[in-house]
Amino acid sequence: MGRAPCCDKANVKKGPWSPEEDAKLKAYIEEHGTGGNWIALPQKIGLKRCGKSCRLRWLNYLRPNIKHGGFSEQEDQIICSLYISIGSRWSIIAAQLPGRTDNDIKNYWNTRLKKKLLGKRRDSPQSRRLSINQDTNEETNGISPDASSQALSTSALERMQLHMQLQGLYNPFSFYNNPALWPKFHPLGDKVSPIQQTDANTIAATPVQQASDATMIEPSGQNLLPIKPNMPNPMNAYIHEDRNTSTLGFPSPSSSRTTLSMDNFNTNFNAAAVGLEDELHDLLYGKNECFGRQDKQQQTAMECFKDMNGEKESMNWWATNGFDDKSSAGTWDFASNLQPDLLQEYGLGYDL
DNA sequence: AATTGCATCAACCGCCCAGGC
DNA sequence: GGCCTGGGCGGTTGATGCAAT
Repeated sequence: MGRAPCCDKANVKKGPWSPEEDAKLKAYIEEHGTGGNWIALPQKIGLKRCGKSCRLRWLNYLRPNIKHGGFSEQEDQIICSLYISIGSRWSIIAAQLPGRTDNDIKNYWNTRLKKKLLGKRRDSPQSRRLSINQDTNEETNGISPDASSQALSTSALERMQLHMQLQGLYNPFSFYNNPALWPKFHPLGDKVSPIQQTDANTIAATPVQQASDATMIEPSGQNLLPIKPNMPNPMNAYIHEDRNTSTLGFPSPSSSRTTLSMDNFNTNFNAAAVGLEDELHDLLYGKNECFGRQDKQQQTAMECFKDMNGEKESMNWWATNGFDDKSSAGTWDFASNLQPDLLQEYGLGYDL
């Protein structure tokens, strides 16, 4: 048979933790550890709390070296980079930010960072046509928000918006700025078939991609930063999906298994990281701040990503997040780990 | 001063997965 | 192989505080 029930839900206390409860829990764990069993822990120390609640309290609040609030500029960028690439995998994102908890990052993203990024373009007519305004339920590209939300998850939509912002910020030919391209890519237009049936390795450059190779002309006459043709996606090899269905609700492609060598991944990742980080910084803090802070910014970004690619830390990271290569002889199974919605996003403008 | 609306964040809920039985 | 549980995770809720009216 299985194990004993988790806890007696009728007799557990809910709501905010008192200082006494905190002290009990902290003292016990600091002395004895969790004992590998959160469920039994509250009974041992006389707390009328669910084991899961104890675990959450410890991890999010009582654990040593926890930082609250005051997110730095570079933390913002790391969060954004990772969110765009892997979505709301808060535990993975938190693993890259020492002292931060997944709950903290999740709250920070939902309450501030998301608005900071998505709000940038909301006022423009073009963005209004394409953006999904979840607060007001306003029409989106002539299609009801209800229908849109059925086709794409919130997370995928947000990430798509962010992608389009990054891609289209300085690019009048991009998908984002080119209504002629919208129906083809609209989630309701052709939401699955090209992706489901296409090998991850054979997705060709889209018209958007080709257009983005052209020299950029800024219609508004603003100063231009040089667009980065074929802006690589630093995370295209970073994507890991270990669930059977994507956020779109479609099964992940399981045929056509493609492998990606770690050497190639590291090279692509490092090269692309700088580009994406710069673009993100432009979005978050404005173009002007680019000048004079670029060296530091790039260094920061590279340090972050270097950690992932480096030695000891990176191996922990890879192992923790499913990239352990024990079973794949130093390669990462690209196709079997890739989400269709991510494929769709990256198929819009980036090389795969 | 009272009311309303908004922002923040700690905590809970429900689901999934790995592993014990 | 199937059932059950603990651990972990992401999404959501509700309490609280602050700002605007």
